[in-house]
Formats: sequence, structure tokens, C-alpha cells
Amino acid sequence: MDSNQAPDIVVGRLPIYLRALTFMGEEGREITSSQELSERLGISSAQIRKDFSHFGEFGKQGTGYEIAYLRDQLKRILQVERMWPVALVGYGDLGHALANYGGFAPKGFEIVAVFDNDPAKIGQQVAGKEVLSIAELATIVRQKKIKVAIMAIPSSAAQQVANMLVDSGIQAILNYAPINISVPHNVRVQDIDPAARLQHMTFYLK
Amino acid sequence: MDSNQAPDIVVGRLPIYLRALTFMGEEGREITSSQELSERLGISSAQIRKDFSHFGEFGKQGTGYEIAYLRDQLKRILQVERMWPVALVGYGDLGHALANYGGFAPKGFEIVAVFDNDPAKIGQQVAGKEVLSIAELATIVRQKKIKVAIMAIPSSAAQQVANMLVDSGIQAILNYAPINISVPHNVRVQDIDPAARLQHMTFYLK
DNA sequence: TAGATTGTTAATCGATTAACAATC
DNA sequence: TAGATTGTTAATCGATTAACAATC
Repeated sequence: MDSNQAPDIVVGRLPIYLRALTFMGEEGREITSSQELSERLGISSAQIRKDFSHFGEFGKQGTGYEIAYLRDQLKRILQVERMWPVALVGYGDLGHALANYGGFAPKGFEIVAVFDNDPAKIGQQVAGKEVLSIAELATIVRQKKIKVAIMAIPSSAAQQVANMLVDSGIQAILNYAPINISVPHNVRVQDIDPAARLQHMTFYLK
Repeated sequence: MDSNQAPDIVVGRLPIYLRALTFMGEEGREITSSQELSERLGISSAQIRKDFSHFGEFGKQGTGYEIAYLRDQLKRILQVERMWPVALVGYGDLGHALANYGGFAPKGFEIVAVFDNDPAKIGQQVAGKEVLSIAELATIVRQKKIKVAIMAIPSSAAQQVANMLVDSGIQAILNYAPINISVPHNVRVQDIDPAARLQHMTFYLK
């Protein structure tokens, strides 16, 4: 157990394990094994056990893993037992879809503020929230102690908005703009670029 | 140069290189180097050169890479010089955003058919296309020889729709449902799960 | 007890990096 | 020519897998 120096690639798999365990729990299942998870996820059972071992001992020899317990441990490790307030920047079609997406809440995230720079959009209501001007971003982020942001804006604005977010105290950015943004080393960025993911697959097509 | 057995992890970086080169080209730049790409992308210059070397020799010693040439070679390798027709399944908020997303066309993808099973949505117009019943999926996919699909549907329907897509001849699926789907080994799947990506980052937050 | 499955060690495999000859 | 940068080799680093003692 070396919880501190777990490889990032292992951390990235924890949400996948958590997702599967949550699903199994909802199915009413109580016990699973690294082998069953392996079959569901296409990850070898040895790797699954090794991944867990970075964070502790969660199973019982001969039996396997208690689903609810392991699920709760993964939530604790990922720090998603709590709810994280999230700032959403960009209220175009994608921003609209994200603001209304029901998949964030059960995973520990609540969009508490939506920003755009288009006067026609500012003031609109989304999922019980008002779209605010980008000018208010820093104030609101500090006031609500928001650490996590989602950027759903054009590439042309991405670096500038990222700078504003970082200056406001944001520490994690989910970036939907198909461009590489520069941030200080203490800020984490994850990119979502569906076209790039499609291109990854067309390489293999005949 | 061993174009055939390029590791998948290398293939996955090609769209990122292509994205950067396209951007530099639009900036009016003509030449770049592995070192400049390294600084832009946060990938070591040695790795960039090694990645390219799997597919050929694209640069000139002492000079670097001709941006337009390298960009076109990467397009060729990824098979995105052509346009791929894409089927979109699911016309909720996310499906709507994807149907209107301008980022696919310049990367080689055109959504040519949109499907939903909600009678209230069927018949609606999106970006010059009509929303069709899922019942027509197999026919249209075969007729238009569609190989690539995007699933923007609830998890509960994902496996069933994936089966339909595979049976219709789809070979690549971009899956937005936060669940693992099973497909034959000759079909490729890429998952997009924003909540999982956020959880990956909260692990590191203080 | 017999059977099953964990957690861990050591071996293997694969990816990244460093270094440099080739050469533009 | 002198300086710069590629493409590639070998070394290093890190991740995955196989195997098994421990033990439920």
C-alpha cells in the first residue's frame, strides 16, 4: 500500500472501477471478484488487484470484494464522497447539454454557476441557475470556493478563459475546446476532444 | 518505419499532433521542429520523433518539419483525408449539441443520420437532417455504408443499441453512455465520460 | 477440510528517454 | 563550414502479467 505515489494511469482507472461497482450495487449484487471485474471491464484481474493494492487491502481471500465497501473506499480515495461545486464556462449547445446533464450529480459534481460572454445568453435560466457574465467569474469562483471548472467554449477563447480560471483559484479544468492550453503545474487539465477520438479509430478502419 | 505494428498509444497521439500542426498552419507558419511541438504539447521531443518514425521519415535534419506536409501525412495515416459519414444515435440535449457541433467536419466527419426512439423527436430537423426512428437504423447504415457511430443515449439502452450498430456493420463507436459495452474484437470503442474524467482530477485536489 | 481468491513478488513486456551519428 | 535537428539505437524506466503463498 503506497497511496501517495500511485501512478496516474492507475488513478485514471479508479473511476472506471467505481462506475462498475456502483452499477453492480444497483443490480443488487453484494460480492464480486477481480475476475468478474476483469470480464466486465476488459482489464486483467492481476492488474485490477495490483491497482487496488496501491491504496490498501479491500478484499478477502477466497471470497472476493464486498461491493458496497469497495465502492465506498474508491469514493473516499477519489474524494467524491462529498459534492464538488463546478463552474461551467460557455453556454452554447454543449454548455446547455452539460448544464442539464444528469450524470454529474451521482458522481459527486454539481454545476453551481454558468458563465458566458454573450449578452443574449446572460440572464437566461438553466437547471435552476442563471447564466452570468464572464466578468463575474473570478468573484463567484472565489466566493463559492469553486475548485473545478468545465470549459465549453471555442478554441479561440480557451487560453484566455483558462488564465482567468487559474487566477480565480481553479485547480482542475475539464476542457472541451480542441486545443492545448497551458496552465501552471499545480493545475490539472483533462481534455475531451470527440473528433480526435474518432480519428484514433479511423486509423484502424479498412 | 514499422507502420503496421505502431502501438495504439502512439496512434492515439497522432490526432493531437495533427491538431497542433493544423493550428500552426492556420497561423501561417511553415516549418516546425520536434522541440517546438514538445513545448506546445508537453510531450518530449524524443517521443515525438519516435512516434513519427513508426510511420516514415517526414523531416529534414537541421531544419525540422514542413508543417503542411507533415499535417497531410498524418491525415493520410489516420485516413481522414476523406470524409467519414457518421450515424448519431440519441437526440437528447447531448445529441442535439453533437449534431450542431462544427468541430467534426474539419476533422473528417459528417453526421449524415440522426436516430432516436422518441416519437416526439422523430421527424424533427437538425442541421439539415431529419431525426429518424431507430427502426430505420440498420437500413440506413447499410445503405449509406456508414462505419462510424456516436452513441449519445442513456446507459440503460447502450448495450442494446451497440448490438444493433454492430449488426448493421458499424466498426467504430464513440460512446457517451457511462457504461462499458461489449462488442466483437473487430469493432473499436472509445468512451467519453466527463464525470469519470472529473473524478480522475479530484483525486489530486487538496 | 477443499476450494477459491486475495495481495504481493518477481519476471516480463513495452514505452520513454538519452545520446549521437548522419546530414541538411 | 558551423549550427541545427532529424531518425535511430541502446539504456532506462515504468507498467503489466504470471505465479503462488497466505488465508478466508
